[in-house]
Amino acid sequence: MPPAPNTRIQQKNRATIMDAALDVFSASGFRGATLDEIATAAGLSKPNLLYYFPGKEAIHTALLTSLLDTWLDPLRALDANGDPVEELLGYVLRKLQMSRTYPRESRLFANEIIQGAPRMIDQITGPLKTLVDEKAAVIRGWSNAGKIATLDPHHLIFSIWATTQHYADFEVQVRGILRPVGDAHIDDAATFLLDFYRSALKRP
Amino acid sequence: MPPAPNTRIQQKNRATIMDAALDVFSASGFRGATLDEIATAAGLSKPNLLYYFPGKEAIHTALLTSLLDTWLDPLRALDANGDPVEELLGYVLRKLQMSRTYPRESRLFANEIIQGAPRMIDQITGPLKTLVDEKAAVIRGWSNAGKIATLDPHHLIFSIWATTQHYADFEVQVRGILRPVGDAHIDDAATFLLDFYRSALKRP
DNA sequence: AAATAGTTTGACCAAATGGTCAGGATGACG
DNA sequence: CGTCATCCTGACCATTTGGTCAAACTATTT
Repeated sequence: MPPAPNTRIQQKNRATIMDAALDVFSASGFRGATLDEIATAAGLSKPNLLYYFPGKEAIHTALLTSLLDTWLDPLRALDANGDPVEELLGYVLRKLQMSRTYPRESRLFANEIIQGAPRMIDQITGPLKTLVDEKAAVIRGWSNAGKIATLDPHHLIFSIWATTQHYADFEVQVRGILRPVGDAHIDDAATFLLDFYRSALKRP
Repeated sequence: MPPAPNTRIQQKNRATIMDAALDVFSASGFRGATLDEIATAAGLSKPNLLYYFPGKEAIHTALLTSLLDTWLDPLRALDANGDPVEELLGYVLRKLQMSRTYPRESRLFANEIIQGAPRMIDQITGPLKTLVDEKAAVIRGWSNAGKIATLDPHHLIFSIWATTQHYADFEVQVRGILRPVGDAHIDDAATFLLDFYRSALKRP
């Protein structure tokens, strides 16, 4: 029953709701989030919230689908015709930049996947797998051409996801241990990861 | 109100409850888990569950505290007097082994930390930070002695956590992309990570 | 076999939660 | 300005959930 029209009010409120929902879902997971919390965060009443979205599930789904594309852009940008090492290091940097700029989005996906990805499994086994397999083939080509070290491209991609998203998903742990001021530690992470991947990619 | 005695029935039922709770909490997070679910998984009635633990919070806390030590054992085992590269590669392998053997434990902690570690922040800023700082000093010593490459030891430890726990925490994603049979892909991960860390640690 | 200590349960409760609905308020527009 | 579509709300509802309690049941001890 979502209203058909797309007025200015609709656009504004939908955007407000999505942002509030991102806050709440990323902090508490799907089941842990409540409509009241989201409504309050959005500055709306609960019935008004449900005027714009048919239900909790719909808000969550809308968030996931609208953010997935953005989330995968850095991997899509990996250019088969670029310099292999620069392309991969660029990917690492872009992913790390995403963790810094969009930690809520990172945690939204992390929550969903840790809990079995009940609402995203099709995206994973479908478009995501296709994209990853495609880029893995590119990386394997670089390996075979002797342009980078020989290593399993899928696990390389996993390691890039893991090491970069760690700074968003496990932020409280990182902060608890490093006790950094502001964002400075992410620059250290960039330095570390670039050195790290550069020497791991160098062919022996 | 937990009963004082420690009969055989108590020991058995407490253990059963902890195991069931690990299942449920690791799959749904704290707020997503319900006492009914845990009770059913443990084969007990809800009031009976609450005969053994004073409440939901208490079960969760008992789990976290009883598992944290085990979880940190691999890092504690890092020996300042061993061969630096072998020690670090051994640590990677032990952590990866933990992800394979105890994925539920990994997800339990991951859920807790992603959602801001409300029940574990003291452990993180206290004992965990102390242990990490101590081992980071060991690694820095190895760097300074020219035995391994020069790199930030804290971020190295983070990268080991991230890359190894990824296979437990994001298991559905890994499986959705690799479509592996059984556990075989973890062996590939081991090969990849060992090569990877070996070449990253080699001093230039 | 009683008496006692320990274990289990059905029935129940208050609060929280996802969602509904009729009607009122507000904007857009001829 | 009047009318119609859009937007918003208070009151309400059914279900779920964490938790309680008195009573019943079962081991263990004497």
